[in-house]
Amino acid sequence: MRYSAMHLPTGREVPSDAEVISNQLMIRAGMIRKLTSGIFSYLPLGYRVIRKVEQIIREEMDKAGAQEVHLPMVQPAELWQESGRWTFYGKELLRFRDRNDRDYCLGPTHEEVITDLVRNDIKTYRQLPRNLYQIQTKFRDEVRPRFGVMRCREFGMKDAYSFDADEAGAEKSYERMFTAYNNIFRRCGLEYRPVEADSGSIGGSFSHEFMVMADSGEDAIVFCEQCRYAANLEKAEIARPEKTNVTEKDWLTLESVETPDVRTIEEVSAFLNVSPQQIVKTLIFNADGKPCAVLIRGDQNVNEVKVKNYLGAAELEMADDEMILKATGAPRGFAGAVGIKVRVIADYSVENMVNFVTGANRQDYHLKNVNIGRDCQVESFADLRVSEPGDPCPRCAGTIRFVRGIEVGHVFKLGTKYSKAMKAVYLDKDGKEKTMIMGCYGIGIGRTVAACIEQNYDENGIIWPMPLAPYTVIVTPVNINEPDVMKAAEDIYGQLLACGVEVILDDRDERAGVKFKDADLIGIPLRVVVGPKNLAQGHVELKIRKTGESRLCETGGIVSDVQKIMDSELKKVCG
RNA sequence: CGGGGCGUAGCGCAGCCUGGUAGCGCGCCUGCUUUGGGAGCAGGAUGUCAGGUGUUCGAAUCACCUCGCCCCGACCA
Repeated sequence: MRYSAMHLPTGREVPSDAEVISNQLMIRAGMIRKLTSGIFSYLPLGYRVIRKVEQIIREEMDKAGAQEVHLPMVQPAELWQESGRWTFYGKELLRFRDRNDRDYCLGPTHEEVITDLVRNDIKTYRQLPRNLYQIQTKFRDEVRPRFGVMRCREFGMKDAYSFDADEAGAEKSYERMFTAYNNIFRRCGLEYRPVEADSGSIGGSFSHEFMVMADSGEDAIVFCEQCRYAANLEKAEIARPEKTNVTEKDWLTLESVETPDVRTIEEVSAFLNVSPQQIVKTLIFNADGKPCAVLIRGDQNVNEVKVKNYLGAAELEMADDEMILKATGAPRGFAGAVGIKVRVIADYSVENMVNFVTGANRQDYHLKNVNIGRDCQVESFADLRVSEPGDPCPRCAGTIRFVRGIEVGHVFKLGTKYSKAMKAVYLDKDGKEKTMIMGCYGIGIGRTVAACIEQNYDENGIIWPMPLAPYTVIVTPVNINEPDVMKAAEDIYGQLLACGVEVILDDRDERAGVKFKDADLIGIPLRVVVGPKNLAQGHVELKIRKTGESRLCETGGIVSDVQKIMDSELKKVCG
């Protein structure tokens, strides 16, 4: 493509509302424009990158045995009522009415539609398994769109749904998608990690998020320095600590102390001159309307997802003042396990604690030298806290560390949540009716592109990994008014085009500096500079965007030089 | 939903407090010079000052309302 004819409006200034680097660069590089909050247009350069990602996804999905479909974006309310999500989904679901006053929504995801499709056409085990996918625009009316295309309302997504006859088949489908996702993100040239994720109330332990490492990422990822263990913060397990040798002989006499208006761990710690590690924090939760006390060491935090899963609760929130008063007999800030009349569970962190401090369930009092077994009882000890850097790895002897990441993909074993609600059934060999087992697998397309930029940029702009680059090469004649220079540039451009290389000829009547700046900004991996001095010696310059390395090449051999570099780059991502 | 901020030329901003004919930089157009890292000089075009109502002789500026956008928090996959 000739630059002079391209719609490629680059900009020097950073738009005032662009916060993250990928958003700034995508706007400056002429890839996207914001239409309104959380809704973007893709310009030619941006859309080319989108299509690169989509193409890689298509190839790997097809290879994994999935088949592409295209489902409607506008969906009738009935389907959502059938799955129960019409009322459950909340305001993220954009609802509207047609001229006949019927309710519809814009699809934020397509479980209902696909389940409806499959239940109508699949009747027998002979038609299973099936894996159908689509690349579609989704709409989620996000509470707060931000970070450009990373968290927006209208966005492109690849979503796949698998249907299997039994658990073993569903697991195989899941494994296939897991492998496909690894192939996809590796081929995109991204530094990523699959991490174990919480599968929530749907059940089953099969859920992985694919995270691209980036400091600007919204999610905290926990990983082991030594083994391959990685999980998101919600899910991150903590190994049960070794039991220490403590006997009842070590127990001191229980003491009640007056602590007027001393409530928080910091206040208690300062007032009684004890470290937070010697205090047991007692949190009262409201689990499906019933109070439950959770004990944890004073310096640590409760992971509510773990508590929720442990209790098997549908809803879990911190108890309100009224429930706390009823459960403990004291206002907020003085709860403790001694004499409490509600269910008590404890994090592993308190298992080895002796002679600790805790609330007295009495306003303005705390207890010292409390010991579990003598002064209070605990239903059980469990892993209920938020992981911290330095924790032991739950899988090996290694140590846990944290990084930040951007979630670009999610594979999820759904089980029968939708197939049951919507009666997606088949007849097995014995003629018995059975419910299909589903999985769903998503990839955020725009988010993948943004994540790639977050990982590949410098002060001059984007640095595309070759597989996602909108163009591979830009040929830059330093001055188009010098006939020899321009002729040589045209010649190289023509040869590259003939070889099927995606190439831009920067034929604009601009100064060299302007062309270099634009080429760097839009991140084209290879630049061939044609200048009068080098040309006179039979040379052109080949510059590598990523390394900044620049070499002189024979004018006649430049095409094969370019192809060599392209081949070796390709080898890196396809092994 | 709670709190805060912003809205003036395509982009980035000043002007507003203290009311009096709309400004700067970049970009854009024309000409000359220049030509390997966002050139120089000269000339030029561009505005519903977000919208509405009010106060005033007079409103970008003051008051009230509406809309849009952004940030922090809560929420969600």
